[in-house]
Amino acid sequence: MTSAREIIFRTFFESESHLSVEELHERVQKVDPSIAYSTVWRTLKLICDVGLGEKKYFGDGVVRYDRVTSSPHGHLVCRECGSTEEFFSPEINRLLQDRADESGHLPQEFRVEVIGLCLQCRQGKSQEEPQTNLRAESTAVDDQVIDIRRSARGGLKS
Amino acid sequence: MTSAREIIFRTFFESESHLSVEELHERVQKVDPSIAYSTVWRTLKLICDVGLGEKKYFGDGVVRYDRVTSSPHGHLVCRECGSTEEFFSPEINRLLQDRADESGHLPQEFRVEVIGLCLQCRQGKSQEEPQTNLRAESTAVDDQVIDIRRSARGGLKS
DNA sequence: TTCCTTGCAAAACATTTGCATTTCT
DNA sequence: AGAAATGCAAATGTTTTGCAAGGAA
Repeated sequence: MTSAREIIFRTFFESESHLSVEELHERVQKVDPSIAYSTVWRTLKLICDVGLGEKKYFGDGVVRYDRVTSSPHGHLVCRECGSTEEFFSPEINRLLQDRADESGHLPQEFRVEVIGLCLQCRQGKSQEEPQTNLRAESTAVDDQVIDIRRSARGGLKS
Repeated sequence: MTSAREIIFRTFFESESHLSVEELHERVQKVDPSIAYSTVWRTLKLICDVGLGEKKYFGDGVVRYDRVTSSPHGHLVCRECGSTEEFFSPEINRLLQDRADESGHLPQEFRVEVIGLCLQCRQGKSQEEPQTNLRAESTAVDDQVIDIRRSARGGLKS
């Protein structure tokens, strides 16, 4: 265990989650500017290898790292400002586990992400959003939907 | 509409989903070897722009493209062999929509992925799998778990 | 001393883009 | 002809790795 590692570990675990290598590197450098990007990257890899962290791909072309928390959770990600909010849903986890069981699949990791616009960004740009696609795609589902508000509103992808 | 586009469109929509640009390019080249990778890439982008396809990130560093189906779905992805199985769950969609509503988030896309080992690959390499991590991490959740088999088994990440 | 960790620089890779040329309409 | 699409090659932007130097045990 070297000082570089200690600083990286500490910074990683004391930060909110979803940091990219670059973001973590920036923070680490505020403590010790001599620590290289590659060291941060390798330490992050180490953290994941031992199971204390895991990679996340929110789809913006950058790999992010989450600390592994005591319980699985999903994310609400904002396309506009990049903010993320975590949420915990035992129901979803159970449903996913059930579905995996059904296929004999052994789940090692769940990824549950809702990508869209956060409240703040919604208000900024109200109508012009490409919500049209979503509505159009959900048409086929409408028939089997009972609670329109919940299942059809916004239409769901993926 | 050019012949290249027609071939790419046709190949894309006639294939199973989750193809990477490279995979689609390979298939397209079997029909017309003169079609370039960049054309495939640009056409895929076009398909997504008009709402007939969407990007998927399974976390292996490659962007994949799904055709947009009539209803949102999730994936069971195998780390080992890369196979993917789609599944449809209105319950999960509803739960996600509800959760987004709660935060005033406007969902534009859902990503629900279960990464792990498929039945075939499980059987191949039975005990040595890093299932330990998962179990360990789920400890904190155990208290609130009623149905051990469902919620705790395997432990859930993310 | 011996092994592991760092920094630096460069290699790998996948994704995008610029531009001259070709193909549609 | 004029606009749009294509191929090729190169630019981007990240993630990874090789290797010599530095630090821990």
